[in-house]
Amino acid sequence: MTSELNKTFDPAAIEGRWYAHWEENGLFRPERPDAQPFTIVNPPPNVTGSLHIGHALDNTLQDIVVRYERLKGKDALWVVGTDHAGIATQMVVERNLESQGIKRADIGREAFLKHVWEWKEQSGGTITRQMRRLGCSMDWSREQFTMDDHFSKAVLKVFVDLYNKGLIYRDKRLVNWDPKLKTAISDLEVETKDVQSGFWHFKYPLADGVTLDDGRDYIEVATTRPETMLADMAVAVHPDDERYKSVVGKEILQPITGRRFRIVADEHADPELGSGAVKITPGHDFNDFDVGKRAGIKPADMLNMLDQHAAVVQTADELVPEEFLGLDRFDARKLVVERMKEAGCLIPHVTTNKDGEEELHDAEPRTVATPFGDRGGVVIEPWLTDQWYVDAETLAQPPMQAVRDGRIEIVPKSWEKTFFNWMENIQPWCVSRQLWWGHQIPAWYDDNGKVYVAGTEEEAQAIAGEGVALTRDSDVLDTWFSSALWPFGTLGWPDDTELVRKHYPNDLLVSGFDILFFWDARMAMQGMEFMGDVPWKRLYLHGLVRAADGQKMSKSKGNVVDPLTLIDKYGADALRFFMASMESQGRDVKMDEKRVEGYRNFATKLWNATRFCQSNGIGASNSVAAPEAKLAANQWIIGEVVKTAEALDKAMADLRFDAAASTIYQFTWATFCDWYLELIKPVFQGDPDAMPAKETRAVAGWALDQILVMLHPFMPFITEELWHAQGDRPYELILAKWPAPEAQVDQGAVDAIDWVIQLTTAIRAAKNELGIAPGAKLAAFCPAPSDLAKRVVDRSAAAIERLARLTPVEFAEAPAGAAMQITAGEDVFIIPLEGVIDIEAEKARLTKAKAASEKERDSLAKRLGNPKFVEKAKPEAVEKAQADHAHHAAEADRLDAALARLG
RNA sequence: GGGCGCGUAGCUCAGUGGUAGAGCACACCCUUCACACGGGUGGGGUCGCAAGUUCAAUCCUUGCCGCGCCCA
Repeated sequence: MTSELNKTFDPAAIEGRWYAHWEENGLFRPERPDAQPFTIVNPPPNVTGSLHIGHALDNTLQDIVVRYERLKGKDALWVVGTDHAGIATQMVVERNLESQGIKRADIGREAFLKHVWEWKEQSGGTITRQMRRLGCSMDWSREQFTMDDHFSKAVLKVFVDLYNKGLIYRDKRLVNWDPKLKTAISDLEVETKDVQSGFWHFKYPLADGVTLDDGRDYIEVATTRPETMLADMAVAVHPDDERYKSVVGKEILQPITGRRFRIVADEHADPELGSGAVKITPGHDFNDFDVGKRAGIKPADMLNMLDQHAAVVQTADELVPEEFLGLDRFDARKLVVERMKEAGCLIPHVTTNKDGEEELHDAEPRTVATPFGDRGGVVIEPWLTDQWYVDAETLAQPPMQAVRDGRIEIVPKSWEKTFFNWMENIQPWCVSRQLWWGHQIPAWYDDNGKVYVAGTEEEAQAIAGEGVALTRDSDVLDTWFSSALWPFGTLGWPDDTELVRKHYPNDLLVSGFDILFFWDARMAMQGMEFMGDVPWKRLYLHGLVRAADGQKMSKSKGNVVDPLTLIDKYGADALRFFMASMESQGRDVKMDEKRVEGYRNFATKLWNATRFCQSNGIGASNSVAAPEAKLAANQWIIGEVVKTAEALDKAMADLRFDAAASTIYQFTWATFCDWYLELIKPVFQGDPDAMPAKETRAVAGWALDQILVMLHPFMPFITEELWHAQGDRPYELILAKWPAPEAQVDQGAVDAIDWVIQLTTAIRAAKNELGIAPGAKLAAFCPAPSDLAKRVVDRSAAAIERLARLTPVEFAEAPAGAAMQITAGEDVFIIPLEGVIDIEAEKARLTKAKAASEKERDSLAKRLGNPKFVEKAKPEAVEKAQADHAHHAAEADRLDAALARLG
């Protein structure tokens, strides 16, 4: 029994209903204990986040794959959850509290964390609710959170184990310090941007009456960061720089601080740049840190002049003048320049204005590549602190090997180079964060600062010995440190669970290329280290979704497109289909709302095709295999289903989402709706209980079901709705069976229907060009029919009559008189149009067609006349050229004859 | 500076060593009993530029021009 459908398709009316049905009945992960597993873990969105268009793309692609594999009978598991987003979440909660006049520092760590958890309970589910609107079929029953107890257990174990293996260590190095958020961040969280700033040139006086060879008593140094001179510890010159050779090892007397320090030879100094001499501040610059170390300065002895807010503090040698203390770094810069100028040590930048006069400036204008924190948005300060580091270089080796030998396949392959380039040059990963929200580092210190790392305080105490007072490290771990464990931590590791055994390695990871280093690479490192195997067999990287004009979407530009608005307007199915259609490997997706609208129209088309079926008694099929068919149109559509399913499987195997979407789109609209439904319409004019109608109902119902199944991964809502509207079903569409037609393409049927299509198209085109009403019924004469023509006209007369709008075709000479001529295959049809036809128009039409055929014929003749072509080209190419040539030559002759008939 | 990618119809994009396709847009026709969120027909491209390889290049190679991203 079919249930009647409304005349118009309203996505909003069905989406919520079906989603709830699937979720409540556990259909996203049915019990399939014996089935082959298929596993994807979802990139956990930030718990503070809301769904943006990038999530829509990422999750749509994953859902398409998961639904496809589920339909293929696999035990498909799609793991979902959120990450705790240390910095972002702490910022949100802190802001909320501040609006109530509460300061984090005042209430203390424990109370603050209580607030965070409360916030998470109330507001942390926004994005997961929104993912449901997209139709994503994740296993919500096992929703994960990186701060869950079992996940935290995994995080701590990984930390302790890495420490015990020597792969995590504490070190005093320069870190990227965010003075706004007051925490260290990793290299990847720093965005370098060009800023208009200056290049200041200073005189650094030589101490002890030393002079350069040219007699000067100072060395010129230039800097983009004058304030750091309060912590200068050297001046470097290139070892081969003749200008300075005589002063290497001599000392500078710094004008502001009065500090004495050496001139060192170091290849870091570029003789071509500025004066060739550079000031060295090892405690506040990454390059200078290395120069300092090479010059024999230990990190512990490097001078620090900034506090955690990036305000000036006294250095260890107490040489920073009082007036600088407490100044913000940028104010300190101004004052340093001023004092140097007063001391006569600023070398002005000289320009000439338009009147030819010289003008003096403090600094030379310059574009400076400046580091900014990606979260806090302020300039990052290289700062000397003790932090925890992961030996990323060691962990990076096995993943690189896995990619090299194909255990991990990166799709598209072009990303491999980028992956290797980063992995080969990987730096120690700073994983400690000076935050409260996150996994607190399992390290304890005794009064002497000795560290004990263990899973619990008791274990740490046991290592330290009784009676030793221990204090826990107050820092937490980088959020990415925990999300790197996502492919196995979510499955229950470190416990030896059935899920871990069955679903690790995962089959596929889908992520944006922007988190290749942040997340993907780190998952690979931790997965190889702790599981001894790759986290996933394939890594699919997609691009960004851009605004219609190609710009990156951003809140500040105001060009953000909200996926939920698009869903409200066009339906989730249309948005999903858009995402799939646009996802060709290696290219960003440009937003095009017209196209989303087009796919909404596609959904409506399918809806109405189903209504048509229902009105003719075409309902649910009861077999996965194709029904028996004797009629050409039915044999043909079965063959088309076979071809479509094959093409779709191929596209899915290659992760070509665009090709997959296009395949099912073309089949549904062009093949099924435009031709098949039109071809079978005449059948329903006849006896509904006779064989033709019965067979056609069976085949049409089956073919429509195949569409619903094949389209379901892309458009889950409308297909599920129509699946049930078509009749009672033994199972939901989400758990249906992927097409297995158990039928072959029937070449005879293909030839026959192709012939009908050619005939129909030719007649329509001719009528259109001659200005004959499309509905006019015409007589057609075919004096010398081919065997194919005889067979098709015999079997499919009604379809031809209806589609081509011909009164029955007669295999006879046409009566004399004005007529138009068209061809189908090799068959010529004469269509008398006495009194109706404009002879000149028909002549013009035939002349144009003849010219086209002759052009093709001559071009092919020329190629075939080239002995080198016949000799060297592949035999197939020669054969094809010969056949095409014969066809066009014959066509030109036929048209010539037709023109002769018209006189 | 290094790496990657892109430049194909007005727009957004596929594509193949044998002279090009889709969707939208456009033009004309059709209120034919599933659908005007529809049906039919059609116009429109020197496949960025130049050289090379080849019987044959939009597709391969090199150079150039333009655009974008990542890393330093």
